Amino acid sequence: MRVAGILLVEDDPSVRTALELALTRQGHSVTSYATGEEALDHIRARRPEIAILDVMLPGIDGVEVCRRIRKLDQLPVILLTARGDDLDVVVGLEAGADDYVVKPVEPRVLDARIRAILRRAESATSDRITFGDLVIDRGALKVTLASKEIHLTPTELRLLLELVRHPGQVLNRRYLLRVVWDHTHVADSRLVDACVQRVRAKIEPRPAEPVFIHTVRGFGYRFSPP
Amino acid sequence: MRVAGILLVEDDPSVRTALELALTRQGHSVTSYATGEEALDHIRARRPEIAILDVMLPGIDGVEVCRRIRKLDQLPVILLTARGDDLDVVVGLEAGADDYVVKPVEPRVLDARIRAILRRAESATSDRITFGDLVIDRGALKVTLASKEIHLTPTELRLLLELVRHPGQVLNRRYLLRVVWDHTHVADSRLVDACVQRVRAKIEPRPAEPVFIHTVRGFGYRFSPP
DNA sequence: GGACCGGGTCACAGTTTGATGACACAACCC
DNA sequence: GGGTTGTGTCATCAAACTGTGACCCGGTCC
Repeated sequence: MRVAGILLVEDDPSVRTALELALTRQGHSVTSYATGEEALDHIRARRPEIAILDVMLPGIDGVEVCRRIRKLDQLPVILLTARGDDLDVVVGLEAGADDYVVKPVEPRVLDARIRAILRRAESATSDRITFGDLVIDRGALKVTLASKEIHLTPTELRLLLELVRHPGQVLNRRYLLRVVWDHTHVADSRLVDACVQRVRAKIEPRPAEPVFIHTVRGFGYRFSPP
Repeated sequence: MRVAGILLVEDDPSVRTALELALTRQGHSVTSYATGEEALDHIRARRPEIAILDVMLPGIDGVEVCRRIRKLDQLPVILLTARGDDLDVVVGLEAGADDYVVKPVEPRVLDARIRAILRRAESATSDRITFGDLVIDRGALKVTLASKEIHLTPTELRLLLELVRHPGQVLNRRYLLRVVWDHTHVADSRLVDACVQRVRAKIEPRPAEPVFIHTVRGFGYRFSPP
């Protein structure tokens, strides 16, 4: 079961302990603070996976804490409020929050929302990813195209997985050489190119006009779904 | 302004048209269907950026549509329901939905939630800066002007990135030669000018009156948003 | 006005880059 | 051993890129 490090900020002690207890029961590990200042002070050290912030806080309010977290980090944030006023929801989400939950909240619901957000945040690391016809199973190390299994050699597979790990990002040859091969190789070689060619020959319907692995001249290669 | 291609599935015609109108007013482009089957049939062709699904649908219900979408794709999903029962929320979110909204929903709220989800979905994979119509994605090394992709050559791109790294600052030719080119070049040449020229030709609507890259006579060039 | 200066514009040839296919060699499996 | 597979290297080719220099133009300074 997925267990998250949760940063909880809530000034009302009874609500705080109740939530902490409920979330802990769901299997999460919770660190809680009564004020935004404390939370911000410790956020770097604790490296939580998600923050749950009460909006009404003494001192800096939750929305402002959210804004400051956003400046620091990609950390997912759920805002918690007693008010259900629409305007607040808009302001909160515009501040960069990922969700907005109105108190009192059923623990199972909060837990489901936490998981939904974390699932999205980590979908980049889940076992199986689908890009149109192409399915890459990182657990089973299998690649299928239009339900037909494709055989990739170990090096080809490592290369493809590395590209897929950063969808949409351009990865340069030096980086790929370092990560996919051992760094013992000369920086200047057509090795990466040759391997990309081989992968393309296997997964691209028309290797001459690649749909998945794109060449970015002068920089490297980019995997992006069609 | 961020504009999304939204796939809307809602069987009640009056709710559907109302939502479609409201979302269109917010600047989104909406395609709507009355049933999940239709939506699933067209999802590949339309390539929406986000799906909004009513839970109560004739035939396949919204939660099931959501599950099937998840199998296909990384597409973000918002479930829409008239029921506020906690159990439904949990089931929906477990099916892989990114958010769960209870009808009737204030259009601004729905819009804010859409934007929050899209922001997360895209911030996970890219690192982009926007200057009006001009979007520069430093991770994907892609430049778009009014949503149309612009092809820049390696040197042009390096030059633009360098200018953009210091918005509002004047960078002189010697500096640009050193950073963008290797320092092996003679300081006196039309090299930088020519390259700026080429970039302008591609990204400036009217290259003769540049909006992005300004010439500062006697000093160099300055990138500043319009 | 005329010289001068800094920058804009353009075409092109030489260079760079990546695609491609062949090949050699090592590892592995019968 | 003999075949098979995987992988690094190389030569070759076409396409893309880019530095250069000639020329132009508008301001500026005597």
